[in-house]
Order: sequence, then C-alpha cells, then structure tokens
Amino acid sequence: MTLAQRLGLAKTPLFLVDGSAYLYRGYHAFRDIARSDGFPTSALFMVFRLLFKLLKEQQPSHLIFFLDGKGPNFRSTIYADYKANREAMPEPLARQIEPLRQGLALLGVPVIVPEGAEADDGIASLAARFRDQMPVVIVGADKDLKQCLSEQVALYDPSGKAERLTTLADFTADCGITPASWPDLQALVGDTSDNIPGIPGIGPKTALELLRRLPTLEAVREGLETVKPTVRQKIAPALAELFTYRELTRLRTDILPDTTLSDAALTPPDRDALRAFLEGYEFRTLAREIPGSPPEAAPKKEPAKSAQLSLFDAPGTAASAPAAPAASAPVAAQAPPAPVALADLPDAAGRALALVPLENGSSLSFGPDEFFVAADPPALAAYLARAKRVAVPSVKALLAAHAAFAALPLPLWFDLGLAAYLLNPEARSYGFDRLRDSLFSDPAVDASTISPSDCARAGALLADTLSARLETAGLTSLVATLELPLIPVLLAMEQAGIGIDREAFASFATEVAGKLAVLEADIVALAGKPFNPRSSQQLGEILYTDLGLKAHGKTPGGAASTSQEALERLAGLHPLVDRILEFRKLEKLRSTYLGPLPTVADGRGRIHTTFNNMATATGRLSSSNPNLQNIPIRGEFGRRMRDCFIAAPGNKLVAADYSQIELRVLAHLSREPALLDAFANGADIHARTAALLFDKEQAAVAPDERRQAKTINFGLLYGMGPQKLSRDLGIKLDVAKAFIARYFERLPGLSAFYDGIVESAKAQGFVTTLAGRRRLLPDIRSANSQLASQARRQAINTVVQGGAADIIKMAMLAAAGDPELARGQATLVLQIHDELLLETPGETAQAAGERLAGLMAGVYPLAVPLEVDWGTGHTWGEAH
DNA sequence: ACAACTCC
DNA sequence: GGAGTTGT
Repeated sequence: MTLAQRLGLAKTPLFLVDGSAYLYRGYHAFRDIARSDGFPTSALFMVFRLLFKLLKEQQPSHLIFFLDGKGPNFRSTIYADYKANREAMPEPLARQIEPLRQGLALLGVPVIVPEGAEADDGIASLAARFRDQMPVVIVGADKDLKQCLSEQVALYDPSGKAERLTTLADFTADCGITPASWPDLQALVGDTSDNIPGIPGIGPKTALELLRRLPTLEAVREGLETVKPTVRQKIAPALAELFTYRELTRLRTDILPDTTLSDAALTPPDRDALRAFLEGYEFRTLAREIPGSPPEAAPKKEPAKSAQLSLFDAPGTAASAPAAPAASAPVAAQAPPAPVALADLPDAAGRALALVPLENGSSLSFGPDEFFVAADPPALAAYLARAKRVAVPSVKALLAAHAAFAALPLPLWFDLGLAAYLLNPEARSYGFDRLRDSLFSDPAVDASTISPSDCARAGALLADTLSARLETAGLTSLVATLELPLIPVLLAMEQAGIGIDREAFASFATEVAGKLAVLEADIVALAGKPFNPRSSQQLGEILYTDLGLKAHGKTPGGAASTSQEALERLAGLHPLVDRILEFRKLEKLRSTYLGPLPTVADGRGRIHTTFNNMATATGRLSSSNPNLQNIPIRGEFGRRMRDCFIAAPGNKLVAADYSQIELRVLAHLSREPALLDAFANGADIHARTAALLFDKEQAAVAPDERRQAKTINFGLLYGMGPQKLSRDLGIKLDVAKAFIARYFERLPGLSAFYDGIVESAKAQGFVTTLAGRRRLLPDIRSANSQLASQARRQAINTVVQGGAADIIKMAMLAAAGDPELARGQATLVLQIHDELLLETPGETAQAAGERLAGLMAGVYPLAVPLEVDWGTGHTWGEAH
C-alpha cells in the first residue's frame, strides 16, 4: 500500500528527502561496506537502497534529494557553539559525495544543496511553499523535522526494519502540543547533537507539561509566575538563552525562493548508465532491479519482481537523455595546507617570525597526519635547530612524522595543543584551527594586527598568549618536567608496540565463534521469531513486549533498558535472559578484540596503539586505534585474552601495577588516620574499612561485609552519592544514606578533606592535583544543585584520579630514563593507568621487574607507602 | 547518536 | 569519576 493510500490522499505526494541524514546513517550503520578495492560505499548503498524503495513503492512524480549546505550556516552566526562538537565530515564519507551526485543525476533525481543552510531548512521551506499545491511527505528521521507537520505534510522514515509514518494526528496524540511549538520544546530540553544545552534538570516530560499550558517561550515568559517554583527557578536565569536556542532549532521556511514545483519533477533515468554505475560500485542486487537487466544465474532473491519496477517509467516515458552528471570539478578538494611559521629565530629586534616556507617553496602544514607537503624533514630540523623556540600544534605528531625532529632538544618545543589542554583539559579539541580561531574571539587578545589566514603570525601570537597563561596558572613546570618529556616516551611506546600470538587469537576466535553460533540459534528459537540479538531495540521488544517481562529501569533515551544490570534482575525468569548475557559477553569479545586486533598487527605481529596525552579531564592518558587499555582481564576469559599478548621470541614481558594507588593518594591528601594506619601496616584496606563500619574485629569481618566496604571505598573515589551506592549494593536509599553517614563519621579526615576541596574549588574555580595539573569547575558555584553536585564529584575524583595519573607519568619518565633498565634493553610498551608493561630480554626480566617496581614505588613520596605488584612471563597473562 | 560493554 | 569501540 502506498503512502498516498495510507494517508487517504487523492494525489501522489511530493517527496522531500533529508539526504544528508541518510548519508550519515548509512555511513554509520554499514561502516564495513566497501568496494573490493577498499573504496567506501556504505553511504551510497544506503541512499540508493532507500531511493529504490521509494521509487518502487511510491511511484512518485516529484521528489527532491537535499544535502546540507557546505560551510558555516546562519546558525553558527547566532551561536558559536552550534554543532561545535560535531567533527568535519569523515573522509570516507566525503569521498562518496561526488559519486552520489553522479548516481542521482543518472537516476533523474533532483538535488538541492541550500546555501548557508541545512537540508532540513530546504525541506521546511519547500514543504511550506508547496503543501497547498500537492501533499508533501518528508522522508527523514531528524526529530526537528516534526515542526513541519501539518494536515498536508507527513513524516516518513522507511529505513531500518520498522518503517515509521508520522502524521499531524500522531504528533498531537503523542505530545499534546502543536508542531509549531517543537522548537520551543527543544530549546528547553536541549539537544546534544546540535550542542544545544537546554535547561539542566528539565526533561521532555516537564517541558511538554509546561508547553501544553503555555505553548511558546513568549507565553512561558509572560506566565512565569504561574509556573511551579522548582521549574521556574531553573528556567528564569536562562530565559534569554532559550530564545537563542529556539532560533537554532527552528527551521527556516523562507529559503530557496526561486525553486518551483517543476524543479522537483523526476526525469527518466539513464538505465544503462545507471546500471553500469551501480555495478561499478558493486551494488549488484540494486543493479539487477533495474528493468532490462540480465536476470543473472544463481541468486533467487527477488525472482519476478521486476514486473513491479515500472517505477523508472514514471511520468513521461520517453527515454530522453539523462541530466548531465554534476560537474566533475573537484568537490572534495582538500583545503590548502595552512602555511606555517612558528620558529622564533634569534634576531636583533628580539625575534623574527619564521617563514617556514623552505628553499623549495613548500610549507609546513598542520594536518593531524601530515606535516609536510614536500619539505625535507632533516633540512627543516636543521633549520629549526637555530631557533630559540619552535611552536607546533602537537609535538608528538611532529616527532612521529620524522625521526629527524627527535634530535632537537626538548625545551626547544612549545606544544600549542598541550598548553591549551593543560589550561583547560575539558575543551573539545586542541587542533590548530580551533586554537587559531579562538584567538580572534578572545576579548583578552588583540588579534587585530594579524590576518586570520596568516598562520605564522597566528601561531606565534598563540604561543605567546598560551605561554603567558601557563605561567599565570602555574603550569609551566608541569609542562617542562612532566608533560613535555613524556612525549618522546609515549612515542617510543607507540612505535615499539606489543606482540600478539596469532595462533592463540585464531583458536580462541574459532572457539568463541562456535559458541556464538549455538547461542544465537538457541536465542532465536527461544524468542519464537527471528531477530538480531545484537540489537538492544529488538531485544527489548522480545523481552518486554512479546514475553511480557518486567523492565528494570530505562535508558536515558526513554527505552526500556536491556543493560546487563537490568537483565541480571530478570535472571531465572526466562531461559532467554541467561543466553543473552552469555551471548553479549562472547560477542563483545569477538567483535572488539578477537576479530579486529589481529588485523591491525604489523608484519612482525605487533600492535601499535596511539596514546593520547590531551584527551582526559583528569590528566590520564587514553589509548585508541586500537584501545589497549581495555583488554579484558576479569572473568573467565580475561586471562585467556591476555595470554594472546606476548613478548618477541627470547624476550619476556614485565607487568607492574600499583596496588590501590587512588586510595593511597586519597590517604595521602586527606591524612585520615584510619587510612594512613591501614596502609602503613599493609592491612587489607577493604576489610579494615568493613571492621570500622560494622564495629567488629577485622578478623571477624564476613566476606559480604568486606564486599560492601569495597564498594563504598570505590564509590568514594568517584565522589559517591547515596543513589548510586544503593543501586550498586542493592540496598534501600535511606540505608545507603545511613551507611555513608557512618562512613564519614568513622573517617572524619575524609569528610574534612572533601569539604576542603569543595571550598577551594568554589573559591578558585578549579582544583589542582599533586603535580599542579588543574581542572576548571565553574559549575561548582552553580545555583543548580544538580550541576553543583556533579562538579563536586568531579572535583574529588579529579584530585584523586589525576594525582594517580601524575604519579604514574613520573614513573614512566623514571623508567624511560633509567640507565639500568636501558642496559638491560628493557623498553616500555604499555601503560594502563596504574600498570606499566615492559618488554625485555628473558635474561634481564627478573632484574628489570625488580628495578621497575622499585622506580615506581619510589617516584613520589606519599604519606603512605606505594606498593607495586609485579611479575614476568612470556605472555601478558602470565606476567600478571 | 545511542546503547551496550570493556578497562582503571 | 575517567576513557574507547562496537553494533544498529
């Protein structure tokens, strides 16, 4: 049944397709789809499959495919943060745009790219303009499109398994407000994907309740006195911003003034060219759907369906010439590399900006991967060696680009990204472009003398600005003694990599795959109908709708949760539940570790991660591509997994980890006598806490009491709230509250320490760690109690987690610079927050372990001893 | 983009 | 509390 029939329309509607949305969705959903030569085709596949479905089922006469306009649009001029946390279009997706335009031209589908606006704005404008001439169906899934709904305009999302048709009636029944109030709703609730904060503490429920009575922000402002005080308090201070947010969400209805209905008319496709195009991207099933295609031997998928495929014969049948493919001008032309120049050369006048264009006229660029267009790195390095200071976006990236730079003395470098990170470790990114732009919007900086395109001068100004700020913030020595020296160490670790045992991986993977196949068959049989157990959505439907099980908790998105925690509460109620839990465990193992890791190993069977030193708010490192900091260790498969990581032949691995480093940092900072005493005497800290909490001798503590104390001890590092504790422990909220109260009563030093942190954070606006690292926490002064207590938890966690991060970074420096370890040819290979992994010739392994443990334990004197557990072995599992 | 899972 | 990766 066509949509026209379902909607009771007399005419075939005009279809307006939110193309950009489907490109991204296809790109994300089928990341792995690519042509056999590796060219990514995921988004193309999604779009053409969608269009074929539409053309086939709906037989439209008019349809427009919209893409987002390039570059900044009017929204960023209203609000600088708009979509600020959205990255540029990923390169594999960008490469599909030109082919997409060609294919659409062959298909006869008109494409519109609204200039300075987004696809949604074009859709809203044309829907409003044409809806009186013919009914409109918007094809898309973006929730903001809901504001376009009217009697003549419906919203349709055919992608995915369950297609969705939303009409005005559906919307009204659902929300109880008119579509025109949608932007007002979003302004209140916020939208993370558009970086619209909304009002903290106001969710969809509160906002809808409000808007049903007062349907616009204006009405809310007028009737503010009638709003109940708890809500009013949250809204009142942000009233002005709310209007800005609404403008961002509100789609424009006044653009594309010159577009007429005839621009939306489909033209007949060039079937042969289209078929060749689809085959060229290896979309063989799609190609075969085009009438006149050779039936092809084997596949029995859709035998005689081509009879329905009159779609391509739509309105005027004549096989007229296809519209010319979009100009084949280089759409994806890369932005020209920013010319750079950041060396402060000694000069009579003080300094001259360097120029860095070299003899051959090439220049340095600041791309994350490529620093050189054509420059000769050794020549450049020699040139830079004459400088007093060289500022670069990322020293680590530069050193990684060519070994020649490693010869330059470390103090020469000024790392712009690192400086910006240390000044505010919560900013989104520290790329040069972002930093440069920030200069021009910073009221404290006079950037009037430089032009935005002059990267050389911008870079130098940035270096001056950041360096002065580091000084003011007391961060200079952190850079000089810890963060900068760590950079070559991290790079060396990345380059060393860690070996894997390919055979161990293979046999483990085979075993897991076998178990998964059995489980999946079982699961589907138990469910009674085919479904994908990887999909939480489908699983929720089976569990909570079909089987009628009771859901425990919801996801932030409002759906019934199928999380491990929720599922474990259902254990025993249905055999499906246990299998799903088992399936999830194995599937995670397969998809995250067993499958991908062997494929990223180099020719010598070693995996090289990237350690990011500007990623976390607390000063920890992070690891990515692949992440080697979350390799399983617990559970029945942990050991086996770590046994897949091995030393090179003749070598051994040494694993050394700090015991309870965060609790020790806490003991040190708080000087709480009970903690100091426990650690000084090598006591079991959790048992000791339990003894204190339950008023008994440590020897009399029951295992469950120890477990509870352990949960509290950990919760405490995270700033702990009674809610989370009661959930984790499975106890009532007031019991948890009483528990916490008693805890602080017995450990008064902690209580005082926490108060002190919060007080100083309030006074200064930031907290600092052992090494002087800082984190800004403006929210700690917020009148919004939710925000304030979140900031309070972050304050506590940052000094503890960040302090531990400082210590292990010092240990890494000590290990990397230690002559004894160097003599034994021991090299660092991994850091996992409280653990260091070293690879060393078998003969020196024992000595290296002892040495490493000694260095780690002695690197920073705390009020309690730092204990280090260590071991060696051929595999990582063994070394533990 | 979200939900789920891994680690410390 | 802090991360990264996978799947849909």
